[in-house]
Amino acid sequence: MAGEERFFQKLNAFLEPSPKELAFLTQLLKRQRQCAANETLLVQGESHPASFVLLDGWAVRHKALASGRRQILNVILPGDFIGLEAHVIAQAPASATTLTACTLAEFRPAATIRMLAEQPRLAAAVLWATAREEAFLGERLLSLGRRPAIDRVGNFFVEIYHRLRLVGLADGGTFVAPLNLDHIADALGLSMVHVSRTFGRLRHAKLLLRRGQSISILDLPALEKRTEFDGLYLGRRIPVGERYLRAPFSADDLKDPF
Amino acid sequence: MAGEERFFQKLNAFLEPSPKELAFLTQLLKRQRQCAANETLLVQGESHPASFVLLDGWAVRHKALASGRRQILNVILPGDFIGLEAHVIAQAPASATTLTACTLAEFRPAATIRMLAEQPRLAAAVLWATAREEAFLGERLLSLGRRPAIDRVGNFFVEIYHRLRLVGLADGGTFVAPLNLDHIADALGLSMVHVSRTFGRLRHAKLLLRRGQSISILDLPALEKRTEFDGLYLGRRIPVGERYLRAPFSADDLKDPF
DNA sequence: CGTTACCTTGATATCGTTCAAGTACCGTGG
DNA sequence: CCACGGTACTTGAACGATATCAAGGTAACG
Repeated sequence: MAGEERFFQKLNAFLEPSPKELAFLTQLLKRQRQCAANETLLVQGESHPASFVLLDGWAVRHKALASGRRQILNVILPGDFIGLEAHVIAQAPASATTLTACTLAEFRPAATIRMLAEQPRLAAAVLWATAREEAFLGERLLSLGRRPAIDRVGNFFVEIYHRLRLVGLADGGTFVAPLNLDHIADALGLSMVHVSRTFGRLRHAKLLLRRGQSISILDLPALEKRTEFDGLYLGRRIPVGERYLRAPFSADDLKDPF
Repeated sequence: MAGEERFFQKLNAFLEPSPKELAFLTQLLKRQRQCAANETLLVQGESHPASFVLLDGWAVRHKALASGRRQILNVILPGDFIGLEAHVIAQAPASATTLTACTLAEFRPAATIRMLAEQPRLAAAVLWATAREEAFLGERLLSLGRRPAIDRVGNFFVEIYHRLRLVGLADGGTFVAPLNLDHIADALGLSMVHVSRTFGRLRHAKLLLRRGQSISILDLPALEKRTEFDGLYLGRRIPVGERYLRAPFSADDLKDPF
């Protein structure tokens, strides 16, 4: 139950569902399933039979090379979709694996098709979620290409902090991140050893502290400034209580939209 | 005209438009505009008033840091959307700039809203295009994080080659890429100097040859294998003449989709 | 024919990797 | 209660891939 709230909480930053939409989404979340840590949900290149909403727990999407080297593309947090592209792409472009025990809602690609056909505002919401994810990837790409290790690590955890806060899982700068150094290294294109040293430097600079799985952002403004964190894509600019999309689509928009 | 063909050629890998859909898309492409090389279409963080279809020419999406360092997120080729997320996101997550003189079709965000409301199969096509782009970003992320310079460059041009081929702009392994070393460096997270040396090594290995803006892939199979290129997301697995989506949505899919 | 954009090459510097050894902690079985 | 082994992390030393700095080359263009 708590997991579903997370999903709606995130969605709510974009749109307030109508009763009909709510009913549809409730159906979408009906088939729930628990799974353990380190379970494989999707394998890169293999068929892509289902999509998920992550309701509780952490997961990652990742790609591997034949050499065994691995890149984590993004972290999946409660409220996020996993493999939403199933209905338009036959093979999964990346693998997905749980990091912790998770609660997942599973639905067939046909559900997405039906949503497109019958729930245009939810289709817009899906596009929003997708655009958000693409913005994460773009920001990460900037990190890997052009930021030094210390900024990569800093920016990464600032992003996660804000994402967790949006779904009520972090506040006051401290949160639990079930990532070990290997995960962080694979997410940031670094070696585990160097990530370890980098945490040392962040601690020394009184910016960020990691103790086990507990991350404390010691100086959020300084860290955001240093790493040029731009939370634009997080919807932070939308005033509380307002949403980007209003119900229903306005007649003006539809008259001569081109 | 030729430019529009490119758009339909790409779309056709996913779906064959019905007459009604064709009419809608024709409307979408109606407001065309020429623009010069090095023109700015979108600025990261600023408002996002329009979306485009690139009909002719090359462009890039990129993000910059205060230090002046820059990351090119992806290359935009004829047939691709630019800033399709305008209707769901207020600020552009990245800048977009033309590399050559371009022909663009421009449309307002409301057109996307209308498409979602009235053309569900086109909405699916948009999701497909978006998923494809996300797959590009994921592959690039893998490159920047875990591939050595020579594989980054190789994989990059193999991807571009296949994308150009899909819209009829490359064949036989040779094509024109209006990218200078700085662009390539910024796309791959390398320095210009190192990219230059890397082309030397690729030439020496008889894999790839760059002469001015002309790129010749000398040994495509070898390069694909070496760089572990997986064209899954390019739709190559879809048999010619077949498409992923059939018209219309099947009744079976809609009956009990969850 | 000088200027500019683009590229190449060499020398040196640096950030991050790899290898290797060691520590801390935790759960398990004796 | 302790020995044991495993996982996760840390630290040092050497190495390597790529960056930076600097100089020079070529071709296009006014």
